[in-house]
Amino acid sequence: MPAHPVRPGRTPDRLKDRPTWLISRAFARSSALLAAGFEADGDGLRGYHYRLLAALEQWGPASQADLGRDTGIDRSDVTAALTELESRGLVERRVDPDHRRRKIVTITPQGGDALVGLDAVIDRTQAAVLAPLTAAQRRQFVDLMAKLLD
Amino acid sequence: MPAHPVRPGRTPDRLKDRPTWLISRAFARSSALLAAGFEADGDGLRGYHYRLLAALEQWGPASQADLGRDTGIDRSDVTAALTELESRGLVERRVDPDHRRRKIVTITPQGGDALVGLDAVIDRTQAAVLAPLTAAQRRQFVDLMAKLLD
DNA sequence: TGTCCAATGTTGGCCATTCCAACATAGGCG
DNA sequence: CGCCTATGTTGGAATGGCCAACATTGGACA
Repeated sequence: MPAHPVRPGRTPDRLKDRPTWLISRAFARSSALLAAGFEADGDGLRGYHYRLLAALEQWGPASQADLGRDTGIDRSDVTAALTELESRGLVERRVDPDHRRRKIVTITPQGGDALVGLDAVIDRTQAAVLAPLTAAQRRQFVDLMAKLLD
Repeated sequence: MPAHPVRPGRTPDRLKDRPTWLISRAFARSSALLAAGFEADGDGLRGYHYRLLAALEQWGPASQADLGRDTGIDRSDVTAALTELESRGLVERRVDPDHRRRKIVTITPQGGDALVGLDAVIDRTQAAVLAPLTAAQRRQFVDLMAKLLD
């Protein structure tokens, strides 16, 4: 899904150097590239699924509430995304025997494979997004963005 | 955003340094701050309205299609936003006598006033977005983002 | 011990941003 | 003249983010 075309050199002065504008354009491009990648090779999965699988792979089984806190996804959206992941056999949910109101989510081997597959999609997208920058500029960019989000 | 509770230091490694992730977080924060600013002082107007008014103020009357290209807004969304602006008396639309399928949009004096008012909202938002950065880093940031969008 | 409070998962909804499909109409260009 | 493109419009979709309400469960603590 290509970002909506902007006529080169015709961005209003009021917008063109403003961080909020630059960020929104960067996001438009980045998410368009990401969507194209997921569409081509994502097997119907989206950002929420990737986030959840990444958290599970890194830290192991977790409750849904903890997953939400770790990934910045609302509890209700966690539920929906996990249902989709579960129906694909990428995660398993079972009630915590010690706290029966809680469900422990585990990533399956297939879930691990899917995650690796998505990594490739994601990595290709990073390369496309950063294409205009040199290696040094890329490092600077990541560094500044991290600071911005402190 | 996640203005939603995110456990600090618990972002999965697969996400935390990826440009697409950083960009989406930055966009979330930026647009949340922008929305808050518009809510407080924007008189019901939003980003699209500001972009359109800015383009009109700078280059004078234009067709809706040209406005879309200049501001990165889809034609259909231009139509909707202009309808709102028109109902507030901030722009005028009339059929181009030379090309009757086209509508020429003109900003009104009230539209100019509204634009100046929104400038203040926007400026405050830039400051909030860039708050974590030093002056030198802010220049670097704008510079890198501009390169990224080449 | 019993009562109240907080956390959990779920359902169902809302909003904003962006983009797309389809359409009628109007002009340009051959 | 006929074709093709541009234009404005309507309506819808995907994605991400958020919130309220609910039943259930367990912990805290009086």
